[in-house]
Amino acid sequence: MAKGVTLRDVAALAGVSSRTVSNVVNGYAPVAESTRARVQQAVDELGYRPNVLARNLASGRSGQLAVVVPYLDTPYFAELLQGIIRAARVRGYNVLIDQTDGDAEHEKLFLSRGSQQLLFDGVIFSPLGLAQTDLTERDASLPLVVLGERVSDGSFDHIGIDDVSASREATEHLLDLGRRRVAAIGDQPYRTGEAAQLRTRGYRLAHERAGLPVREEYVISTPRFNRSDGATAMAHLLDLQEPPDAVFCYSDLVALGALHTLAARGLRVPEDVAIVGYDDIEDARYSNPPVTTVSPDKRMIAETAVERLLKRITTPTPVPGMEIRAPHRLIPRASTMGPTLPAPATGA
Amino acid sequence: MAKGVTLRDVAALAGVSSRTVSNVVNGYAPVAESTRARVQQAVDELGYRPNVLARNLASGRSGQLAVVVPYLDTPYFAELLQGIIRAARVRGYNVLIDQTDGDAEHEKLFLSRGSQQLLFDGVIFSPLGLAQTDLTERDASLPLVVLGERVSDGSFDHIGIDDVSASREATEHLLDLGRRRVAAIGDQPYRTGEAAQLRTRGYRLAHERAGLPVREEYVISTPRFNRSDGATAMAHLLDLQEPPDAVFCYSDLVALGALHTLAARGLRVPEDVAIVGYDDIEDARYSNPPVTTVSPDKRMIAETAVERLLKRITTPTPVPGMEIRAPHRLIPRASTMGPTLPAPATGA
DNA sequence: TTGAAAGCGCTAACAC
DNA sequence: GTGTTAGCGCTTTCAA
Repeated sequence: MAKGVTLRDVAALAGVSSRTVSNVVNGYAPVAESTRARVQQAVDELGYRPNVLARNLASGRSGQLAVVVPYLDTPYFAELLQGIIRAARVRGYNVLIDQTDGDAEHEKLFLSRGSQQLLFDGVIFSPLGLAQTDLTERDASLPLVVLGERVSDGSFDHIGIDDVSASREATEHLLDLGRRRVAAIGDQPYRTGEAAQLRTRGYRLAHERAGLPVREEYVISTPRFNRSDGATAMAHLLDLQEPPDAVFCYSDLVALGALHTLAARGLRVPEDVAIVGYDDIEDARYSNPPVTTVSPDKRMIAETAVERLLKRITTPTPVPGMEIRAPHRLIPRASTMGPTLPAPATGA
Repeated sequence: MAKGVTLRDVAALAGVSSRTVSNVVNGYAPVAESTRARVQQAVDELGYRPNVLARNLASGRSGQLAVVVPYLDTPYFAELLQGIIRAARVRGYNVLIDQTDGDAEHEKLFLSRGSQQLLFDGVIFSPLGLAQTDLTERDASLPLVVLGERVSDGSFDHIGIDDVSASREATEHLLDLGRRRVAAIGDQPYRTGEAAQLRTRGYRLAHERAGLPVREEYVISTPRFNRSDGATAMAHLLDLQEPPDAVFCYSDLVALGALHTLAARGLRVPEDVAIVGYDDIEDARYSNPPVTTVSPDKRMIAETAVERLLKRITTPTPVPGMEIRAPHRLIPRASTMGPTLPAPATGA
């Protein structure tokens, strides 16, 4: 069926012009009911399928969205991506995946190169290495939605949760439980404006509000937000003269790594050290113990990102960039509350 | 720059025909060195970028591979995908992702629909719901590589590890440690020829070889290979009159779920119950305790899948379908060996 | 409401 | 080696 059936073939069979067939297929212009029926029958009879490539070339649209993430095997991104793919498919778009490995050059290249190639109509971008300026210097005609901890310059939309508040709440949770030696794992002092710094700010803010000092030796920097980063950092913290009795981890992966080290050292969670994570990935619901975490509304983020991007794509005039705050909430689990809790909460 | 710079523009500036420019850009036919230089200069000067869409339409190729997986947020697939994307990019291909949610209808649709649309040149497919027959009934002109537990009918390549042997080895590992009440979680009796059944076969084989009987009450079926499936199944096993002292789980996620239940019940791993998983996902390296697991060579699988698919795409004549066995190995960790082991092995 | 026809930008068969 | 040119299959402007 249908290897080489073209619009023209259908037109010939239906006795109309290809223009009319095109209209019927796309449901564009009004077509007389009788004509439509005749065309539709020809389409069915021949098993006609529009050639997407040709359509793209003629229309200048590709029907594809690109999603650029640093790492695909990071559960947080995988979960987000899943939502994005669903949302895009519902609206007739395919999703092209690009993985930058956090490399700034690659990220930059992508933003400048892709658009001219018409390979995708817009990009949902979750930058890691890229500095704020690079985003502004991109090809402005490329519809863009940015995820994570950026601030829009007005030429694109930005969706993220309120990192500072979320981090403050996470830290307060620990302080409220009576912990007084609360450490933080995941700071990245050399990346301005990024998640890490916002989270550190929230961590400090919680201490300020509680009238407690921050011990600088408790703020640990890590290259990434990995399990191994968490494991290493935790080991470092435990080797301090006065180890912490609680740790706020900047990702659930970091928390899982920390848990790993604690278990290896024979320490109990939360009795000896309480742990809070960030992202609410599934792993952290089933870990031992399950991890108290900051849960961003991933579904909302995915849906909104696609929705906003399509709006940009389909609106001919420039759309003003929006700052969108997705909701978040703290989910208390055994890593801070102890095993008194029942089965792990399902999260978002 | 370069919004509307076309081949023709370049040709005009360089004083050659578009044919020659095309040749230079694509490095096809031999071009005189002097001409090439002149053309290259014009390309640079104008900032010319080929329009991929037009190229695709003219050449009939899209330069895209589709990867179809059941679930993106399953770490195993995410890790595999990462390798596939890398391998594809190196060869100049983009990767389009499709997620079927294990729905057979959707999987089928994809195999029949996609190719005619020319949206992708070939598919790497990891089926779940699809029966063997559906694969054979597909559009035969679509280059296809299948991952997982299928058997090729000769019209596509199939890459997978030897599930039966791997499962046998995993079970033997448990038996060798002296465990005599070894259960299995993940059987799926109603899906013929799939992973689950092969793994059950390996599990039984190990018992046979050891001259031990299989207790049917120890073979637990689960709908998927999830954490929650593992958690539930483990709870069921523990409620038996005579609970097992070891469990072979058909995925690491299942193992993590089982671990979760064991921890909740206050049982020790491996003292009370030893656990073996399957897939070697990163989660299972950092869990508490780290999980002994069957590690498929994911990198090899990803590389080979892309390589074979491209061979199919670029070879005009039909390529005979190959059965490719990827290597695997059992990685012993604390969930069977106890905490005597050092830091978790890095795996593949 | 529908038809005719001009591209979209590139590739590749055919000729020189 | 290089130029000419006819498409790839669709969308869309312009007329009718």
